Amino acid sequence: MTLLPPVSGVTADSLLDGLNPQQREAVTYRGPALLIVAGAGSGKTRVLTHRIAGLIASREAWPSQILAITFTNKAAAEMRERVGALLGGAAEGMWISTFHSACVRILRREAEHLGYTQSFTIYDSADSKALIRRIVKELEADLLGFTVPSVQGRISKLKNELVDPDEFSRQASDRDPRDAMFLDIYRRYERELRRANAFDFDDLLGQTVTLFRAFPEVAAKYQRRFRHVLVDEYQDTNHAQYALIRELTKRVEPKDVPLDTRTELDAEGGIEGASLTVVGDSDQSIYAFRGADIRNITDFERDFPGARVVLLEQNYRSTQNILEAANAVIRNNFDRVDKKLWSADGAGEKIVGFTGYSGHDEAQFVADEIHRLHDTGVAYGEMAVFYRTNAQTRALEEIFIRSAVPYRLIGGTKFYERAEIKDVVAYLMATANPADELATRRILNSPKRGIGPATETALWDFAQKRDVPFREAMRRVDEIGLGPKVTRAIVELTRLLDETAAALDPDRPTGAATVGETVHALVAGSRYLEVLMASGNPQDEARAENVEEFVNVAKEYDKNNPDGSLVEFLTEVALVAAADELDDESGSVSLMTLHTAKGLEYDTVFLTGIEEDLIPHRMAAQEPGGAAEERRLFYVGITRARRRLYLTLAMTRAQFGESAVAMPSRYLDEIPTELIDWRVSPLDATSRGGTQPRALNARRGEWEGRGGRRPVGSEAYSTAGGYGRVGPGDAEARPQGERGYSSVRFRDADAGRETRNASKPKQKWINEVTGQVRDNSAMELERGDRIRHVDFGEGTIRAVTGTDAKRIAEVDFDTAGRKKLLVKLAPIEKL
DNA sequence: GGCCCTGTTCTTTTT
DNA sequence: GAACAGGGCC
Repeated sequence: MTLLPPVSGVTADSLLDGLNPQQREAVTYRGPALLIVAGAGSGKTRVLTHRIAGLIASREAWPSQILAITFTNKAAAEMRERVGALLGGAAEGMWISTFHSACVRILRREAEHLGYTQSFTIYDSADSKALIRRIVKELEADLLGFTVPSVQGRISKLKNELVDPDEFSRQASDRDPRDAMFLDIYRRYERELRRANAFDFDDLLGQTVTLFRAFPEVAAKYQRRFRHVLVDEYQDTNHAQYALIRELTKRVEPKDVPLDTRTELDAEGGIEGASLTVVGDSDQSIYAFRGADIRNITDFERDFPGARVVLLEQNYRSTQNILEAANAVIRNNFDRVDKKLWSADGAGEKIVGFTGYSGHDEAQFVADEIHRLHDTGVAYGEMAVFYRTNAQTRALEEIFIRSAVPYRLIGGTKFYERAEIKDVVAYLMATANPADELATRRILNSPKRGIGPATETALWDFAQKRDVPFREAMRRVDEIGLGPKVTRAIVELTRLLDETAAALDPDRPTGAATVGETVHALVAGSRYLEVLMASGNPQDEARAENVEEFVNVAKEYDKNNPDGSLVEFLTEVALVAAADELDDESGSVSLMTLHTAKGLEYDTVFLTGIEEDLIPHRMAAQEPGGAAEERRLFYVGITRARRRLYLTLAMTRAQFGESAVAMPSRYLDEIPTELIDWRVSPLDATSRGGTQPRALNARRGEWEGRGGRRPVGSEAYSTAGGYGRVGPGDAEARPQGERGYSSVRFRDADAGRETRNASKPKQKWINEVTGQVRDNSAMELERGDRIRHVDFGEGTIRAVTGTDAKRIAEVDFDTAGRKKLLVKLAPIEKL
């Protein structure tokens, strides 16, 4: 244990400056268990960091006795930094990490107890899916109706509940052939993981619990070390995580106390359990679908008798209008402890509502507002766009690119999920962990070496017959009697992997190869990059770029972690979360799902796609408790906004390439009318008795009272066939938006007349914005030029900025208002 | 063994 | 409208 560095100037008192009474209580309370019920924006990170800093500043704890668990790596990094800032750099030795990272750290040290080596690999969900696919195929389980995702989901659920195959067989009916089959799959899956010296995501938690339960003396090591355990986002913990916390905070029995311990002993010679602090908000529990159990937080006081509960209700983030909307929505969830967020900051601006004709129309509105706000001084990085499903990004991205909105997608199809990256990672896994058969099989034929399924099966059969690992079968390929070409290919691959692995030996004369060198050796040695670059296919070129990017990531890792190892690098790669990609200084608008948004905050938030079947999502609405969870998700979205909140939706939404009618979300009804300033309300867009929720119907009078809202294009629109339920009545109620949003779409592009091709097939509408791929790079434009845009009609160039592919034209359209366009891609022509 | 075509299914959210 | 699996063909 290191000596505490001087804690200059920090006193327990100074850490309380600027905190409200509840926050102070949460920082200073000392006892075995503390639950901090922290409403959105109530300063819980501040409380947690001050609590940790206080423990250290007052010398109640060494940094190494602190274990703080957060939801994402980014949150962990932020907390570490903030504690460090409070203490002047004394955060060394603390464990601040995610559940998964903490478990990996423990498992690496203790792997032998579980029959693993410390270089085990971690299977992400794609990896375990691949493994399950193989098993389902081998057992022909699909004949019994098993699908890969269903099996994967079920196994994950069982693991989260700490139910292993043996336990499952006790619960299962022995008559049901489906249960028997599933048990077979589960058993085989577990066996394969073990053989591969690999853990899946759920194992990281579950196996750590198993380890602690099976080896109390091992558990005691950690129980003694961590005197203060703090858990953030406690409402989203699952059973395995709960069990882990319980294990970590258990009293150490006298028999497990080592003789040389310096920890204080209790009366019987044991060591009392660590003190536990959990922070959470049951209104923000949004991960039940992956096993999070809200009872962990609601039953906390029962689980930990004598626990103190502190409520943080004052919100320091949002305006009162935003909070009122949030409160009004969440109030509809029954069986919750009533909690009301309040702010001392004043009402603020109204929430802005907008209904577009289509998802593209909605996206255009968002893009225009982003530009408008940016012009008034709001930084792009202070704005975020949220959506329920990743599929919604398509329309947003298309419009954002065309409108020259600088944006960043958070999550979605992640870099590390790309096939080419997974391939390179598989090379690394096979190098670091030769037992990893799945990784080895993955790279067997990529790049193509003429090793097909037949050869793979031959290798596998050989391995089975001789009872040797797959990799050994590869080394002995000449004994199998395959064709000379195939044999040579396998010999070469095996040599590459073995030689690269040998270079990792630290006792090598030149020292162990770095991660960057290892990646380079594999990518070059396998000719993976070379083959991609030579293919001439533009998609392959993009893949090659990704691989090069990955090589750079590895080099960067070397620079930042001089003592890092390949195994540690792989761990980091496996455990990156969507939110970790966030870069505060990127200067772009962030796009992400509502789930990813948890724990973040922005000056301006756009909540898009606020429609039935999207939020609440069609799939979720069926599940027990699903509707309530969806409402919490919506609540989380609202409470991310500091000053400005937009709620947007569309009348029609593209799904499966088809356009479908969308209805306003029921949650919109739950927000008091006076809080929302509808630029275009759903009522304007869709009224025709009976199809929309009643409350929106009831608001109708308000709109009818206003003048100047005659619809444009109603005639043409009304004759349009094939639009599902969007019929004449809908069009009649459709106004011309005050600023011309959406209505432009109903006009003829050149004249603004109401003749827009009503009789054309609906494809025409959908493709209008998305369809054209063009390149206007050569178009010369300057101030004063007149142009015509497919959607916005004619306009005058106001300014042109940027160069080449990033040239942006600011245009005053005659009817559609001012817009920014990316010249290269905009559907425009010069007049 | 590899390529290309077709049909199918899919979309809820993620460590 | 894409990604993927399966089948047919070279």
